[in-house]
This record gives sequence, C-alpha cells and structure tokens, in this order.
Amino acid sequence: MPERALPYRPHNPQACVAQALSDAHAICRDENARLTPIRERVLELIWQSHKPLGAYDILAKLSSDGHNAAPPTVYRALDFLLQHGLVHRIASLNAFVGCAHAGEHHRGTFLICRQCGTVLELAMPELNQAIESAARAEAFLPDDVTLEVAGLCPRCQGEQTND
Amino acid sequence: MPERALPYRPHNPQACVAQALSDAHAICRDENARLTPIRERVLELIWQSHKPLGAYDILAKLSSDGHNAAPPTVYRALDFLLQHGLVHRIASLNAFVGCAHAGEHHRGTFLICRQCGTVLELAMPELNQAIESAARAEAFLPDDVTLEVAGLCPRCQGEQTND
DNA sequence: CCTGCAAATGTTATAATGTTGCAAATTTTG
DNA sequence: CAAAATTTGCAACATTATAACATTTGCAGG
Repeated sequence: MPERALPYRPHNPQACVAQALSDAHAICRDENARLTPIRERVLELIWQSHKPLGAYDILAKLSSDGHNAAPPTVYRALDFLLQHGLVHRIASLNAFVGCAHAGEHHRGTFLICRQCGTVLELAMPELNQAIESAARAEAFLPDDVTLEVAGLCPRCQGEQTND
Repeated sequence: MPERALPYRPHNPQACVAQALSDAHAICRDENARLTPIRERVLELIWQSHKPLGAYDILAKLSSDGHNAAPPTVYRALDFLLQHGLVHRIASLNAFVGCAHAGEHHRGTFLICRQCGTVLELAMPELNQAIESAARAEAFLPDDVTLEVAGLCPRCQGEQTND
C-alpha cells in the first residue's frame, strides 16, 4: 500500500489534496465517469477542509468562488462522488469527508474527534467481516455498514474541554 | 437474560409495548427521573410503531391524540428518553427506536431493513470491544459508537424489490 | 398553606439539511 | 450536424432540528 498522508500525522495539506484529485481523475477515467469541474471543485473543497464538511458549507464555499450555486448542485456532485467512492458521508454529522482509500472498494470506519472535528478513516476488513457475519447470523443480508466512533483524537486528549 | 419479544420472531405487540413501558417506569424510578405523561406517550408511540419513527411522525401522532404539540415538545421528550437509555437514535435514518436492552448500559448494533424498515437491535459486546480497541490502537479515545447495518431482513429477502 | 425555586412544557419563530420538477445547456453518439 | 443522454441552473418546497422566551407544574422549606 502506498504511503498516504493521514490526519494524525503531520503532512503537507496541498500535496494531500493534489494526490486525492489526481487519484480521483484516474478512478473516473477507469470507470468512464465524468469528473466535471463542479464535481472536482467539490471534491477539492472537501479535501482542503480536512474536516467533515456539510453540504451547505460546500455551498457557501462555492458561492464565495463566485459560483452561483443552489443546493441541488452540491447534492448532485456529492451523490456522484459518493457513488464513485471518492467521498464518504458521515451519518452522525450529516457531513462529508474525502475517502482515504478511494478505489479500494472498502467499508470505512471513522474516528471522529468531537473536540477538533477531524476524522480519521480506518479500513478494518476483519472488523467489517465480523459485523457482516454477526448480521448474517441473524439471517440478515447486509448491504451497507455505518461505523462511526466519536471521541477524542490524540491531539485533543490533553486539552480536554478548552477548545 | 429474560426472554424478550424481538422483531424477527412473531410476538404480541401489545405485550411488548406494555413490557417496555413497565421497564421504563422501573428504570426512571431507580434513576429518580420523571417519566411524565408526554415522555411516556412518546415512548409508547415509538414502541407501538415497531419501526424507526421520525420526530415529526411522533409529532403527528401526538397531534392526532388531540395534543397540540410543537417540535420542541417532541425533541425534548426524545432527549430525555435518549439520556436514560430508553430509546436509540438511528443516525442513518434520523429516526428513533425503542431500546431493546434498556437499563443494561450497552452500545447497540442495528440491523435496518431497507425494504420493510424494521430494526433489530443486537447487543454485541465483543464486537464493540474490538471496535474500541481498534480506536485506541490509533491513540483515539472512544466515547460513542454508531454501528448500523442496512440490508434485508429475513422476511424481505424472498420478496426483494416488490414492496 | 404558601412561597419560591427548579424542572417541564407551551409557543413562536427560525435555522439547518435535503428533495422535486422542470428548463436550459452541454456532451456524447450516430 | 442532429438526436439522445447527461449535466447543470433554478425556483420552490419538504424535512429535520434548535433558539429564545413565556408559562405552568411539582416540590422542598419556612
């Protein structure tokens, strides 16, 4: 697996965004999907923030770009990005983050810091296996797993409630 | 553990609701919490539906009771019920279900049928342990886990797309 | 009893999130 | 190029959730 900058390690944000965009282009080329300027811009905004971004946050950023966008524009771009595994939706936050494992066909586990808001995505295949097995043990046919852990990231554990 | 009626087994819905309400009364007595008429009614409505109920569904049912309620009434009752572990919020649905393990201080795993909407709550301590360990392995201090599995329940697997 | 405080509820308004439907523009394809 | 399909613009609307403040209720101490 290629070394990839991750939130909990110091990294170069610009390189990180550039990498994500370049990966996205490659993935869309493979899948014959059109990464249009709006879609690319939304993906870029999400990666730049490095925190979960709400649809209306994205909308605001597009507007300050000078782009006169309405909600459906954003939601459609997000739908596209979700469908192609380029972003994830964080259900417990109604927000979106860049997918750290785009193209790997995985289920993500998200560690969400309730202090600083950063999200770390883990790929934990064994854990997801276990979850799906448990579901099947109840004769349930699993389709999609939402696994989100809220808590404190390493950086915020010292500071506690003084953000 | 006492035998408890569960969604995937045929059971008497009335008995199920009655049991839940009686448990809730006992728990609130223990915790010195006031299960007021509104709160009890909201809990009852949630159990009666046996499917996740949105806040505004609850609001509508209260209204058809003749109770002239506004959103805050419902959300406050839900907050109370959540705080005392009497209901769970399903993040991926923005909806609420009765807690099948009230008083047991647990984290729930939810199997959500995307066909019929029923939800089965599983208590899977080992799995939650594993999740929390994985988080701690990243130096993350877990606080709350959201684990929701969408898919098809046993009853709906035959029928597939003809609901 | 009643008084005063805290908890709970009522009420109005508004914020935040997400969708529908249709028209216009753009891209792809034959 | 022309037809078809996809994407975007746009306006209205639907759903979910909260803020702020007034009123009522339950209850402990005088």
